[in-house]
Amino acid sequence: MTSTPSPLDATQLGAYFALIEASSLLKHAVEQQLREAGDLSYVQFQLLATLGDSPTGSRRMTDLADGVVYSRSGLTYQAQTLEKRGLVTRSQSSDDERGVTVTITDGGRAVLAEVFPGHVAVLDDLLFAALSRADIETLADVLARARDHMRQTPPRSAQPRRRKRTTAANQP
Amino acid sequence: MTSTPSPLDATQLGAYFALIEASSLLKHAVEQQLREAGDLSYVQFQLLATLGDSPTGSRRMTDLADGVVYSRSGLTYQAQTLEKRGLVTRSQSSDDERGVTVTITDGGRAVLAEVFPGHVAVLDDLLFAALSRADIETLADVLARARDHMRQTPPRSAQPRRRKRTTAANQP
DNA sequence: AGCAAGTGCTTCGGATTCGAAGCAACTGCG
DNA sequence: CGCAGTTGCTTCGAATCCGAAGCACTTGCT
Repeated sequence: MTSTPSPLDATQLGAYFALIEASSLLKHAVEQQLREAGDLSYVQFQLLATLGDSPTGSRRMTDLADGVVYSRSGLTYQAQTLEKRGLVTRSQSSDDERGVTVTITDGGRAVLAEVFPGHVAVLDDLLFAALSRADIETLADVLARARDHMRQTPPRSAQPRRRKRTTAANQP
Repeated sequence: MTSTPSPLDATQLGAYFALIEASSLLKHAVEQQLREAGDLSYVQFQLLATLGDSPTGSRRMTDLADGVVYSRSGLTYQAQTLEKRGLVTRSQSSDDERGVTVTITDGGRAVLAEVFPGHVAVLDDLLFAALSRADIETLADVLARARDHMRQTPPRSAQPRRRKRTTAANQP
């Protein structure tokens, strides 16, 4: 199992740590703002934002979960919570009897709008303030590439059940 | 409070989303590896790694918490857990009677060593595979800058108690 | 058509998380 | 010196999170 993976050099380590650290710091700061401005957790905000972004204002549960990188059961919990608050509705998908479609309500959009300016302000102050235009462009480009690559790996929802094919890391 | 914060442009939004998404995906992948390889959660790994990185192998609780961007109470919990497993020890700081110094044990170092190769492998496969040398260097540079800027804001441990001074953004 | 495997979501139980409150030691200022 | 305010950590209670197991519908294969 210990197949001598090339040890990371200093730059790689730096990139990795900086990525984790920066995202953690940002997430926490944003989380506080969201809590105060609209009593939303970060995930809840992500869910509403994802839905709001959709042309129809709705998505299937699994797609939502994969989109925000969340467990299915966790999403069920959050969907219930948001539904109780009247920010989303849940309904059976028309084509698939099992599927549940989550839709953002006007109330949900209102909260989103309520919270958004402050959200942007935090981003400006914390993330973008220290970066040049070019930095931001590069960041967007590089991270998008990394993300796309990671998305190729089967998402959250596919792993657990069955492991019919080869299991893990491997190349003959 | 709605001070018309400049709306983000597409690039900024892209950078932000990519950052959050990429870090989430990476974190989850790493988490699975850590769980399998050494039954460690991500935070636990971060804590051990931080301690292992220290010349003395030890740190004070608050510094640890701020280092990994964690709540104090959460750290207390994790420190207990790690102590039970014999991966760290806790002792009173010599200079400050209240302070607690956490130190990594040989067992802790062993687990770290056990887990590290696989950890690196995941990083290679998921994060670095899609990026060029130059990409990685840029990423390290830009994110380090962002992180350092965010670190200027008082850390986790300073916020909660008292708000004796002005509340938010400000410089006299 | 009919059954076995697969997929979508929820429920369940337990682990982890956080902020607020509490306790103890430290500090500074009268 | 002595006490009010701070600071370091833990305890407490409640919220959130996840994976495993369960249930219901769908699909593929014969």
